[in-house]
Amino acid sequence: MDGSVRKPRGDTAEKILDLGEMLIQTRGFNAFSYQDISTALGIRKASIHYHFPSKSDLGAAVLDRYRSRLYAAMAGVDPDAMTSWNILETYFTPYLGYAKTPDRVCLCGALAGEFPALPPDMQTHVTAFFEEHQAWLATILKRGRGSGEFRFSASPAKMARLIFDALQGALLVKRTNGDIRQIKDVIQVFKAIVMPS
Amino acid sequence: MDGSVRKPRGDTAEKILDLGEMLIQTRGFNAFSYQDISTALGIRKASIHYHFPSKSDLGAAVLDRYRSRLYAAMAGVDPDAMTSWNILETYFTPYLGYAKTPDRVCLCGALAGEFPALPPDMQTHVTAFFEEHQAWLATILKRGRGSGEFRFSASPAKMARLIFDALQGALLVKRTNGDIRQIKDVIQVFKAIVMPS
DNA sequence: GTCTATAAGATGATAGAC
DNA sequence: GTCTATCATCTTATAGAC
Repeated sequence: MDGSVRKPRGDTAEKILDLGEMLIQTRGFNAFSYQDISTALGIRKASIHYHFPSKSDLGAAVLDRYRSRLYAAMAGVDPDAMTSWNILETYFTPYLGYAKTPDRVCLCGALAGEFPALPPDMQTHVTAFFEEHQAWLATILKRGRGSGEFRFSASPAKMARLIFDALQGALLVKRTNGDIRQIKDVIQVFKAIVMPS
Repeated sequence: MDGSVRKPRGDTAEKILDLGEMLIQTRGFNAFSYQDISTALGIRKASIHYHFPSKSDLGAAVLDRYRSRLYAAMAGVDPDAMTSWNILETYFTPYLGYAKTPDRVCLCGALAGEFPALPPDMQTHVTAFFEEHQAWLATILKRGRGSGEFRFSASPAKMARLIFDALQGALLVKRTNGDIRQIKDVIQVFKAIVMPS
């Protein structure tokens, strides 16, 4: 995304990142501790500090990896090999995957709830994540309308805001009621709006 | 809402609730402490514990008051004196109010980000809040369609999910980028969808 | 109803041995 | 790279004087 080469990480660091990501997604950044990771992985807190000196370092590293992974997925789609709606469906897949778990939401959606309490590095990541995802969605929507596949009168940027905000909100609300329709309905209705039959 | 009579509270308790509400909305539940309130109000931590023995009590009381206040606003609208769209606009007003502040979001939207880490009492409040607001929105949408003011093909419940999720998501995203269009665009696009000219 | 004082535990973090 | 040991600080919470 930013062109930087990402350093390979050892097994332990990777496991810490995996768990940190899950803990933020399920409980939030301020509600988990190094002790939680220590217990779950069977290593001492000092070992975690060796890999990630401060909690803010860990949080930023989790965000960096998360963004890279999703960005690679977005950049990997070949627009000419799929319909625009299929591209959107591919984009929705991870959200639906989280919705199938009892309590995982988008990493940045969870962090947005405590945004002003986050370390500056992490705030930057969250802001950039939202920006790049909405911009990408706008390009797909624009392309789909240009090809005649989609029909809507608002600007692609505004439609992108609507569906992105709705996806983020849907995951959060879904977690509080366990009803997967919270997100499925949103996708279904959005489809009917941009692809009227 | 639940028919219970709410006890009047003294000045100090009310100030604690006011500040607690603001702190949750701006920083989240796990990121503020009794010390924060103590400092801001110029009282000792023990005094806060006198009014709200545990932090979970305080959180539940904040939620109870917040829900009652918004519920009263919803119950206070006279459907026969306003257009359905004007009723929705009235409903959107507090969201737009928060969006005009630098870092306030919906109380329950903030809490949703750390939902599994919340005390059970608070979880119940958040779940009920989302449920009752979506149900209320559905009735307004149904009424508007029945009267011919609105036009949409999905069920009112699904349309309610879309706009509610989008509002919650919009507030959270808006806080990360400071751009009020994040929520204004959502409302504008939604209006164009349900009220095609 | 507010205070002082204090407790018991968790937190993020560091030093230094192995 | 992981450990033991330790730190200073913050956290929620309580007892008891005023």
